[in-house]
Amino acid sequence: MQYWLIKSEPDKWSWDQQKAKGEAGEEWDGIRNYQARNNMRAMEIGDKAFFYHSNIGKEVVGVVEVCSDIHPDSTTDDPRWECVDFKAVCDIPQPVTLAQVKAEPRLEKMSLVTSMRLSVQPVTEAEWKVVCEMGGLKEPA
DNA sequence: GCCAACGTTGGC
DNA sequence: GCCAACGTTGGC
Repeated sequence: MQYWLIKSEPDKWSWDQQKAKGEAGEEWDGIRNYQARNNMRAMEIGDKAFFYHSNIGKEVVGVVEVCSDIHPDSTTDDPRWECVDFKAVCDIPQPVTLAQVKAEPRLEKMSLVTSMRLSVQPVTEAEWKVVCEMGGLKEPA
């Protein structure tokens, strides 16, 4: 079981839209970056990920779960691009902002800080717990 | 809206 | 295989 963080501009695909998909989940398409794709290839069904709003909000707003194996990205014919599906698990009661993450010494090595532009990133178990705690989740999701 | 950071593309 | 040009991301 591994942890991840996925980014979305709420203008394009918001947490509310993700939640509206419910158990069916939604294909995480549109990723056109090798490192991000490689991270998705490493995912397994049941892995958890933070849902981060970039640009507007700049905060971790929810938790999602991987609910499909890697498969071709339906928005392109280019066989290089693959993706997985995610379904919403729960809200973060108090969204954790980028500023808070940057201000927290335990998160200084988090990819969100060090690899700002990577849109699908790994999160360590230690980082996962810290963010859950900051977000007001009693039990790490 | 600007611009810095960084990934990708393409000419050589 | 190098590197300049270009496009995109994303914080501010």
